[in-house]
Amino acid sequence: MTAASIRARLRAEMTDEIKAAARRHLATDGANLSLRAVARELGMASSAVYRYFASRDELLTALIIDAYDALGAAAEAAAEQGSWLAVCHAVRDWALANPHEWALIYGSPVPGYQAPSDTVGPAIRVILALGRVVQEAAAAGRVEIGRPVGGRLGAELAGVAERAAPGVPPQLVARCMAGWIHCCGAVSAELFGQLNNTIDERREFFEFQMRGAMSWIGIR
Amino acid sequence: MTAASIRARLRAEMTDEIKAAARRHLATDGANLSLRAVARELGMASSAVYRYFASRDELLTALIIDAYDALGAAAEAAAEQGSWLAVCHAVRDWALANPHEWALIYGSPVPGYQAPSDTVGPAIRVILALGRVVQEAAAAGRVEIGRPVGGRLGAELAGVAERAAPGVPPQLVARCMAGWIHCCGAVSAELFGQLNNTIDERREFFEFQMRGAMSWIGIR
DNA sequence: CGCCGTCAAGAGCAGTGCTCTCGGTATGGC
DNA sequence: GCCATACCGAGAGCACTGCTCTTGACGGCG
Repeated sequence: MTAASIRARLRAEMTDEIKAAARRHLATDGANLSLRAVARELGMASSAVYRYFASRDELLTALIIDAYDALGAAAEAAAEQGSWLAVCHAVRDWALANPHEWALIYGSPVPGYQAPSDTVGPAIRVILALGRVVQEAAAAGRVEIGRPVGGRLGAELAGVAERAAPGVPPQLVARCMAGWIHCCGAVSAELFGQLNNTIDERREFFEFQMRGAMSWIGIR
Repeated sequence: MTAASIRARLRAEMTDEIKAAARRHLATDGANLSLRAVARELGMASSAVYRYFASRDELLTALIIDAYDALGAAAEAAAEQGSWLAVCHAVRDWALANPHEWALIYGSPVPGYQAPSDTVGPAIRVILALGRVVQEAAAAGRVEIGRPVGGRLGAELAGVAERAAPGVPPQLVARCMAGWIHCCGAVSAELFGQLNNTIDERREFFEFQMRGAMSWIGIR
């Protein structure tokens, strides 16, 4: 172990500690994260944090990437079961356990913040996991393929299908994306208070919706 | 016209002017609205704004209520056509025209902000409009009623149906709510950048999704 | 006319993101 | 082993924020 690597390790540890403190603050204060408060909690000057993150936005970006990765990992683990519904529930469970991080990645984007390209990789893990589940189901003959989509949208979907899941009919890709969007919407609706004073049986209602999405997609 | 009413009118005009300026700032700077910047634009001291809104949150609440009302009005106007799809498109069109206000009401809630009860009235106008459309369609025999929902969710849905749309089967109410949630999710996904680099034919894809929701709900 | 409610303005407080500078420490090349 | 160098932490400082308090002025009403 060379000296340089010691330094690098210390730096990585400090970076992780800052992120952990930031996550804690995120859980209590919400999205308007105060860099100074994080520094205070760690007992260091606010300016020292800038040695590790060039700006508050960069810290947020790191948290966003971590959140995407954590959600993606949870979804991929659930996808092992080969069940669309299991993935949806895994997503919802993760969101309920980490509501502020869900808001960070699927809520309104912070103004002026432009997602760097580093985020797209972790961001698509969930939809890819869902896609694999459906692909397997389709290979096993458990999916009913719907009518093709025409027009320019159809052509565009064909391109998307070719890039993301070669061999899968574009209309199935489209329905998967729609199902995933419905899943996101259902989780956000529950988390952001749209169901307050209306639905208490949150989990059942979520499953009801996702079963509906499945039936429309054509998963048997 | 008594003096008191002159005062009241001036006050109302000033309030409207502040809200208009705030909306302008919202459109450019996003959700982190600066009360001082609004005051600067109006050429008055920041403290003067507090004569009209007790706090920044109160100003935001006023904007939220206005946004709900504007969206609700757009939805209700579209509902006159009796078409579920038209209402969805009206919602999306409004959101595209007022993206920051959409984010304000359907994005991540600002931390520490508790929606006052004044907001629930305007908030439910859209879903009520959708409900009326489906109710009319059902009365005309254009809706296929699905299987009933059992369990505690079924009982809860029965209560919701009784309060919001007496006579409508609970499972239809549930599917309407799910469709509305899917609509919100689709609009948010488009607005918040989830479709970037994937789908360019936004309108077609949105309609594809909403037609899917309709078919699952059972609207013919 | 005088009173009082309403309004706007300014100063001020605590907090924020971020920059710059300054000292101290440890790293890596000689 | 020595020293330049890179790195790191702390502090001061700037411009900004939300919000409060005080002060002064205007104008309708008794």
